[in-house]
Amino acid sequence: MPEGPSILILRERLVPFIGRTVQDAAGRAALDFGRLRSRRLQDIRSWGKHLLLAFDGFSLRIHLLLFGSCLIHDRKDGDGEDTATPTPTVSLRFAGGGGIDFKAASARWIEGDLDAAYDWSADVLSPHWDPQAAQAKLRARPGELACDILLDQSIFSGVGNIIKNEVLFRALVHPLSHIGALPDTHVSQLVAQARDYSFDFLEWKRRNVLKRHWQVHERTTCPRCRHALAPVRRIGKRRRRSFHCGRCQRLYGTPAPG
DNA sequence: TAACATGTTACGGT
DNA sequence: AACCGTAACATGTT
Repeated sequence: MPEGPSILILRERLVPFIGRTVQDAAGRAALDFGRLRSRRLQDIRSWGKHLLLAFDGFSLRIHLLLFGSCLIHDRKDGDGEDTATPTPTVSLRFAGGGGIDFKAASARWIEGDLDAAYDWSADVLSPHWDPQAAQAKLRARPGELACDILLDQSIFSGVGNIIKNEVLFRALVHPLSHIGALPDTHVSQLVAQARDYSFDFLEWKRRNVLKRHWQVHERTTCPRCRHALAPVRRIGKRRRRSFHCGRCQRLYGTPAPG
């Protein structure tokens, strides 16, 4: 589930619940669930990997982290006799039937207006995405590595490890490149591809054909030069798996010692 | 089937 | 104080 496009798809599946009233809420999250009772779900939005259920004056922020999932019960489903399964992080039941269970998620309140809490221009899938602002943020952090900065949610909200690997390949930038050593053309390539690939991801995920379109992620051969990809390693300060071609993806700047 | 992964946060140590 | 590394969390897939 977890990268930005998957959250956008999840949001769409949940749209039918907008306007309905929460009858009961429970779960293992340390939240005052009573706050949700009898409240009307006013809107559902997303910001990158954050799913935002908006109520009057506050919102419930759901983050599926690495393993999270969402189970939707429609009106005709029984009230869920899932006795064997563990308690969801958040379980919502709506008046008139149906509900939503979030499992293995992070849940917290966002107080007040979501527009005050979130910078929508940082969301790569948002109509408010601002590539100029993203480029300026990159230029302000010349010491960062390309593989780390693409995962920075304050710059590329919604980008996860799969998107990171594919974007670096499309831009022909080695993951260990230093941002400060990248030519302008490549900085703008990274920014442009972060959005473009995210929309491709979205479309392929919708059609259930995402994996077959991966160029480097979980692959062993470079589709461009036909040589073997670099051995899979965890690199950068985030220690995430990197799939890249050592020949096609150019290294800018001196690699860190070690 | 055991191992691993599309992620973030909290914490202790320096 | 700011930064670093590691642990902790928990489910679905192969």
